[in-house]
Amino acid sequence: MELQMATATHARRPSKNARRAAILEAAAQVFFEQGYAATSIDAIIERLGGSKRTIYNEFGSKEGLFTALVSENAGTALSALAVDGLEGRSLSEVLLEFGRRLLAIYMSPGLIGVYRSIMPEAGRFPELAREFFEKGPGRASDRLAEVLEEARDRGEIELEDCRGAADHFVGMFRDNLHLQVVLGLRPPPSPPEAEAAVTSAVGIFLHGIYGVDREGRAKGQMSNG
Amino acid sequence: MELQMATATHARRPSKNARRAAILEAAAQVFFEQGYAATSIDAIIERLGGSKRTIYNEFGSKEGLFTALVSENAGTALSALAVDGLEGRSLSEVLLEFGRRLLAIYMSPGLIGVYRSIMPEAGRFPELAREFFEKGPGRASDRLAEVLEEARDRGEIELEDCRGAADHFVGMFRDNLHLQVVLGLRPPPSPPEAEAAVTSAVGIFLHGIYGVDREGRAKGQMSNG
DNA sequence: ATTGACTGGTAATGTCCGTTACCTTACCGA
DNA sequence: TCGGTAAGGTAACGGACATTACCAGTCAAT
Repeated sequence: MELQMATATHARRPSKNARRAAILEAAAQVFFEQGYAATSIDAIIERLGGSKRTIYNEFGSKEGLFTALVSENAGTALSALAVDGLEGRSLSEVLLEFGRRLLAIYMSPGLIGVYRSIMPEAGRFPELAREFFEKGPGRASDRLAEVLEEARDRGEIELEDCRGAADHFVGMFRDNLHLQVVLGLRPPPSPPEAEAAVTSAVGIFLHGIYGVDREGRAKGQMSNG
Repeated sequence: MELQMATATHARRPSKNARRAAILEAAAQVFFEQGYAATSIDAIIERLGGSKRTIYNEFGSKEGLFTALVSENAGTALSALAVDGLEGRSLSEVLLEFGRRLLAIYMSPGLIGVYRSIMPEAGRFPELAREFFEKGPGRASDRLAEVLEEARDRGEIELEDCRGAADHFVGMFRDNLHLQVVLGLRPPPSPPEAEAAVTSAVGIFLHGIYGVDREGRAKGQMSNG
């Protein structure tokens, strides 16, 4: 029972990794829609086909499945936040690009789902909550704080608490628009709506509402209702 | 069965309204801690004493109890956001005071609990989610948008999208600090921490990070970890 | 004090769900 | 082709839970 599969993947039935991915996708649909506690393994099987045995063989338990799901989704979201190749550009450009990616991540079904489903379970899975935070929103703040510190080192800004400012910036993307999407009260923003939200947030973050018109960025925004 | 209690409250056993309040308080502890789906009526009775019959007589069902609980908590949070008596002051003062109240509300156990417990149930109780949003975060944005529009009318600022800016402002108070508290990763901020967060957010909102030092507001902040 | 009604407690009911035991089937190497 | 192994499927088990019947205690008016 040890070296048959060591040579290659062998592609048993549906390849093992594909099976795992299929389980995770079906689990995401149900967990993110219903929440952890209200989700039954049967409901996942209903969407997936097959047998409960498959899930228990792969993940061991409902907890294990949920943990793997959240962990994976938080990890993939993180990957889009790398700001490589942006260091040479102006702070304004970097923030705009960072904001675009941040908003896209926050509005993605995966992170919306994690957001919805992890909140009431944070007490039950403290380590998972910490992992989600540190891989996701916390890492975003960290990366942005570095960007701000570099800008400060270049003399572009004079900001003492770069970490605090970074926190406020990422918070601007968890505004009421985001909350409405999380609560299912409205669909995710269209691309122009998203771009307007990013432009507005970056404008305020850089210049404040006293100076936001200097850049002319507030022009041409659409109403976000 | 119709006119005995019409003459006065009669103070039957523990007064009827006190009973209802006691149920809601015990329900809040359990629902907000465990989430709706994972909460059993038995768990509430364990903290409350008495019998399940009492709860079913008063609220009819688990759904009814949860609905009443969320509705009540969203409503009480709203009451602290009235900005009466602030209209005469400067925009900076108004925003600081508004921010203090907003942060206090967002960090209160009641709203933290509602926040945690309503998210995965938004699909199950769409009307409740809408009521929560409109009574809470939505109303906060509305009130602030009015304040900004008045400031614009006075010529203090030139801001086209007051509603969007207000959304960004309230978003700054749902930053990573707030998320960490919601996830149980850290305790609510101490009064000085809260004041520092408010001061920082208002400074950025008014002047941006380019101009935040003009007011000297970024000085003396504490590190927020 | 007594009656009558309502509140509170006990326990049952029917359902749902996580998990596992056991059987069947498909794949792998020879 | 054949045997062995592991995966997939079926169905059962044990527990939890929302809800309700039914019983007992208690208060108010007479």
